[in-house]
Amino acid sequence: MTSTHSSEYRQVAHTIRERIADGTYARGSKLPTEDELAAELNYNRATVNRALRQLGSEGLVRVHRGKGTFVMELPIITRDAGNRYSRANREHNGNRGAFATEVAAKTGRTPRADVTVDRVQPPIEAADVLGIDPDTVSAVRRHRLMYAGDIPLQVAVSYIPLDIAAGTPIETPDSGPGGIISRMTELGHEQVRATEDVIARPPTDEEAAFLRMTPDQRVFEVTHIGWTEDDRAVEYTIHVYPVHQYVLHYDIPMR
Amino acid sequence: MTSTHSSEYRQVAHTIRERIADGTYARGSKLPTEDELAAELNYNRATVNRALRQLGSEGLVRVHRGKGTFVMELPIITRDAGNRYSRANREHNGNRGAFATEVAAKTGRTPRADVTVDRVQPPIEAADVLGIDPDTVSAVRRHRLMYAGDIPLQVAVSYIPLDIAAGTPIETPDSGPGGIISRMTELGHEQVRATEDVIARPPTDEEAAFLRMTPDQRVFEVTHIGWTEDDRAVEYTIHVYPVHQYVLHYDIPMR
DNA sequence: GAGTGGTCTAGACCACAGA
DNA sequence: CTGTGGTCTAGACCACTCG
Repeated sequence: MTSTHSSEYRQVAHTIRERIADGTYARGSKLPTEDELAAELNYNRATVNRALRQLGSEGLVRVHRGKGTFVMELPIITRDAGNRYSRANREHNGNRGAFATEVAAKTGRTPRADVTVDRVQPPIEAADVLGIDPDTVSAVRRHRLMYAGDIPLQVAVSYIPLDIAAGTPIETPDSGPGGIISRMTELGHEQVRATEDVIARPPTDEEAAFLRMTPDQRVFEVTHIGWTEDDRAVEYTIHVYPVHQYVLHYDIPMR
Repeated sequence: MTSTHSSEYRQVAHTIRERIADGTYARGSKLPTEDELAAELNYNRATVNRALRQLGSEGLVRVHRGKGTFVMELPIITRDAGNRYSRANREHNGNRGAFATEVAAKTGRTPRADVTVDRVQPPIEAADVLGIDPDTVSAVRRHRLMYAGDIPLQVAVSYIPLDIAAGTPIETPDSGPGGIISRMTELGHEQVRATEDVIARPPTDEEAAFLRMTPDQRVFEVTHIGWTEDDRAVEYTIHVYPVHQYVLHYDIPMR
């Protein structure tokens, strides 16, 4: 009912959206081919293609070249920034934490992460915030690819000053119970607050490939910075999530 | 350097992006027409059109049918959820608050809001949270359209239980210094914390019209709920922002 | 009316998936 | 090899802007 008489591809998209909503096209099922839809609805295939691209960009359908177009099942994942970083949740059930718990609950799959750790020259933004040198190898980088079963869910890259992390468990892929935040506390760099900046942007080619996204879709880029009592930034992490699968949840104290 | 040999429209987009970055096409200036670009770059106009649509969806250019395509100037606005709701900032400089201050600083224009207030049947989601009846007129709705000068920046719709707001300044468009949060405190409903859920989605037709967006772009939808000491939700607000103009900033206490 | 973008069509060719 | 989607081209028509 929202549609005025806009362009034809929008009408096609609307029609398909309705058919998905009313169950004509069931969750997970394959849509008719573009040729079939074009014939049935009396439009050119290019028009149908554009409509499907629009729906794909919203995450409602997924298009596989050579196979067909499928209605997505959308287990929306809530990323709770509060729980995520409370000590209780961090040290809960091994190293898994709130993210893994949420993923397991919502998708029924096993959370998993591929972690690689190395020492690098930090990007300028990270170096600025962390107060380290962007021109020398002054940071430990932890690169994480996270999955639910075999479904990629998130990319995260963390930078930690080398003078804090060198030779510690932070430089090992499995950083142990409570993760690197707990390790940093043990090392005398307790994080007492964090800041996060959220934007939405198209995925890079690498992100699109890993997260199985199209250039039309969007990711949340969450820049997370961990701060100590004396206002030193000790962790700089960028999280990347496909927007159509996530809700970001924040708790805000008002006094 | 990110581009592999992807499709041609992506290459065209890449070329134009570079020209904007290196100043060949200055901020605010008009791009060559699609016909000119097609001729120069040796592609069909449809291909150039698709490239420009891509750039438009990212907020890098703005297309005006009949006039041309223009490089956007992007004063990115930081919406600070922490400062926004701290009492000090709320009661600062009249009713304007952090949002207005930020807008004024970043755009050099005068912040302005069109406010309409009425009593309505609340949408189900709001009614659930607020603990009121979705089938009767049980809420005051405050609908706000906000601008910087004549540039539309944000849509916000708030629902407040009628039993709190009836006959109070909350039902007047100008709710006075500190806004409705201060009014609610005076009425014995002090908000002590808030929660926010963030998603990114395409704009509705109405939002697209007001915010001057295309269906390819995205908005942040921030669902903001204000809670009192005894965990009653007393305010349910949905904020809508064009994603390409905003950074959402959060402060997260970790202990 | 001329300039400019939005979209549609018809036809073509390519790339990937799967039997 | 066939089915299916991704994209490009050429041409056309429409809608909005501005003189």
